[in-house]
Amino acid sequence: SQVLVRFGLRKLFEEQNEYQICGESDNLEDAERELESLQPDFLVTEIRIQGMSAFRWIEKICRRIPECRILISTIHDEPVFVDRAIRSGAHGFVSKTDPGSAFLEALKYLGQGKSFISQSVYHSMANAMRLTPPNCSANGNAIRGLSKREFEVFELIGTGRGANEIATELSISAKTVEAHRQNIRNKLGLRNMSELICRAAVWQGGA
Amino acid sequence: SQVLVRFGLRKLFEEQNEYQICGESDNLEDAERELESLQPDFLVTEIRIQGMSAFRWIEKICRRIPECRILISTIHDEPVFVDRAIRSGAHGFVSKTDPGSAFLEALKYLGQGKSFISQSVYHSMANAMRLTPPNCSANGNAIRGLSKREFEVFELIGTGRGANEIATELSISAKTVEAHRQNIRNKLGLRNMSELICRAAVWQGGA
DNA sequence: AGGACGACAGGGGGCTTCCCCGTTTGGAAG
DNA sequence: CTTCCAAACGGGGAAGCCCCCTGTCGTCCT
Repeated sequence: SQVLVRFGLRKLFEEQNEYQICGESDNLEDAERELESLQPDFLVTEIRIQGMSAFRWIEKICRRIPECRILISTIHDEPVFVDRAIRSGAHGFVSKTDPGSAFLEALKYLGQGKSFISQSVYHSMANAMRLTPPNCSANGNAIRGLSKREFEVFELIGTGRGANEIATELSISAKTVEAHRQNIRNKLGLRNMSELICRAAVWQGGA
Repeated sequence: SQVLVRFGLRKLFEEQNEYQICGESDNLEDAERELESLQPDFLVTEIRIQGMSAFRWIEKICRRIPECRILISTIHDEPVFVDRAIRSGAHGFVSKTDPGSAFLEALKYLGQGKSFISQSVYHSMANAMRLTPPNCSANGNAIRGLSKREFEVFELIGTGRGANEIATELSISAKTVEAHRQNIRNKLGLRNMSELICRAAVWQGGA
């Protein structure tokens, strides 16, 4: 999917006469095959991929082709994403809302062995980290701030699972799950389960 | 958002030397202002816009600038979308998963006063219409099949509203909303509210 | 030690879910 | 015109879930 985005990136990079686009694909299998055979210097990829956790995929690629610099492009500016992606081995992070120049700049930095996080991603990270007054319910987007466990619960909520199902999955009491959910709701400033489920579902991009 | 998509489209159209891009914007207000002042022959727009129902927006634009041919681009291949958009006054429909050529072809048709629906959108419509056996719960994506009222409820569910809120909004009994929700769940083959909310939230792309 | 916080879990009131049931309306088929 | 069906509407009731409260235990920090 997102053929146009790829088209845009291709045009963008071709204009530079500095990078060669050696491969392009719209699914995991092809991508991995091409990565293996072409051994590129850079990989530019969407963070939300069909089929498996993008983070685990990044880790895999990092292990297999360590010299490949990975630039993540995403619609999700959520800082947790950045954290996780970087920890998984990604080298740069650019939002899809960024102009093309951000991509070029990112590649420049990555080429020099540096990391790069785009201005707008920085910005939204800063926003999220700017200490929101405790009990501030008007808090916009701060999925960062969720504890590890809370985040796990949050992810499961986004898959359409109910409290009991989540409890089973995590081998804890349903009551605990409820407690986690409430903590999450408080942290995100959500008023009820419906809103929480929506947020969780949208956040993980509709898998 | 989706700056890259716009970049891609711009490049695409510029390459043709046949169309002039007279304006471009990433929000409703600017878009309307530009439309009023520039009176373009074509409008290419995403179907999911911040702030209001895209369908109502299309209707508005059609009334204001009737000679403007409207091409919708979307990630949602759901046939309901196509139906509604066309009925709202859109002239063409292209999926974001289509190659750029589909956009060019679409504009060609629209320029001749014809309508255009891309191959892939046709395809997914056909898939959805291929009569799924009644009571087939393993049914994939058939938001088509929802009645008008059910669809309204479905949309409201996707905004995080609870049954009572929806009831108030539509000025009907909460019981009726519940009934509608259950009918929706049956038609979409969803097991519980959590899944329904997820589906609804994801479907409308996270507004 | 004290404080803060995350992970865990129970209790209980009240609202929601979910499956039953029925009425009314409007359109399509006979 | 009658028959039929589906959509829209709504009620009842048992089971379950939501939501707020409270509490314990362990860890990390100072």
